[in-house]
Amino acid sequence: MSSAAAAIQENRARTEDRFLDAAERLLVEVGFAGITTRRLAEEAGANHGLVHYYFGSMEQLYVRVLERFTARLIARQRGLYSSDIPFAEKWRQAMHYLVTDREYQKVWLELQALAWNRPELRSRVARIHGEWRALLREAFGPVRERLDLDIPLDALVALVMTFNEGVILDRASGITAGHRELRDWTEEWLRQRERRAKRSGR
Amino acid sequence: MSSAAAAIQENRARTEDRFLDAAERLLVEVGFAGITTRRLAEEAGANHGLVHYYFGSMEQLYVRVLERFTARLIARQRGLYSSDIPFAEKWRQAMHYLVTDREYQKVWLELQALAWNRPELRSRVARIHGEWRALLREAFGPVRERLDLDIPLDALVALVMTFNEGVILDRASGITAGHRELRDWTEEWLRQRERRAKRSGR
DNA sequence: AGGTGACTTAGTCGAGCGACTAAACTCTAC
DNA sequence: GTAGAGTTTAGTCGCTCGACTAAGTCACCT
Repeated sequence: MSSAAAAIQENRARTEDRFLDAAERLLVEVGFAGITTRRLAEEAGANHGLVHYYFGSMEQLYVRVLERFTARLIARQRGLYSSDIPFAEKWRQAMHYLVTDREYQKVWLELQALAWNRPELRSRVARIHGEWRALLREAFGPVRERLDLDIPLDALVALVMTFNEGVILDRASGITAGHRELRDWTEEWLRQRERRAKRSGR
Repeated sequence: MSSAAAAIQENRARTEDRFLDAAERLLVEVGFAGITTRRLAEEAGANHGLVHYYFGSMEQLYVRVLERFTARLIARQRGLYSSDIPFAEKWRQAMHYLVTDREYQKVWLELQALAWNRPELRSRVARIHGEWRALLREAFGPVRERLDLDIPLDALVALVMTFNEGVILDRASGITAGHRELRDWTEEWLRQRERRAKRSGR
């Protein structure tokens, strides 16, 4: 591809990202139901005709927003759980995100709400969820062995995923009761299990 | 109040319920963002002018739908956890609802999504959530003592609530992986703890 | 029989929506 | 300097929306 053509594609990608970034900000601010072509264009600092020019339709724009966001979500999860640090440190970092990352969580929830009533987007969410689960199975398999946890791996991963999602759902409604206690307890529990595993030579 | 006036109020309540029932069905079928005055009236088998006549505005109708639904939710939770049966049976029933009650859960999630961007509705959701938590503290306090669980009550209740919500959120996207394993494990774990508590005379 | 209030219908209205486009602008290549 | 492709603007269009209402119906009370 010529450098001119590459520059064209780069410029196009940059403009598309401006719209996608704007869409994420609006997801946080007003939710998916409050986004219109005009409001989006205003937030992106461009003309509303460009939404059709670059994305074809609002539905297509939603598809792109979901794809881009979920790719980042999986990359972040992968960066978190596949790193070379001790598992307890990974857990502490995951728990920190869980009780602090409000805007990120709002985007994710609004996208899921958007997807509930759109089969194509639901499939994407389900697929991403499957990738996340595979990541956690890889991360928790060895931990379950080492700490001698008496719970099937599928149940353990489902528990970790679902309580994480429950905390995110709570926070979207301004609910934080019990979250810190839960986080502190998981960290302390993990610490004790690690200590016990060390003593028994695992 | 005269019997004529009572009949009027009863008729009014009946008509309001027709609209509120219709709204819940549409929450399941198309989600909150897909509900309009005309679609709602059609689903209720009435004229769309009645939405304004009975509720004043769509926003007021949403308030009523949320109030009615959350009152039923708390009543059902109360009926479940405050009954006189053994705790393990309560738990089994709660878990059964969790993996079967699809439409009920869809209504609840759509209402929460509706509430995320409306302060008045968010407050109602947060309040309902507080009532649910208080119910679970009452139910789990004695269980925690009896089974000698090494977890603070607030953390335990938060864990139970958040994983329940996480399962509901998953199911809205068609995700059920790990749910049965998790349910089975919780029931088996509870059975073993109950047995152990019995042996040590608690 | 008539008055009154509750209820319902069949609209109307202004606003905003998504989709789309003609025209203009910009940049690059020749 | 011009042609062409990409980009952007400033709209337009038909449609649907929520809010609202005039007019009609019904039931009850006097």
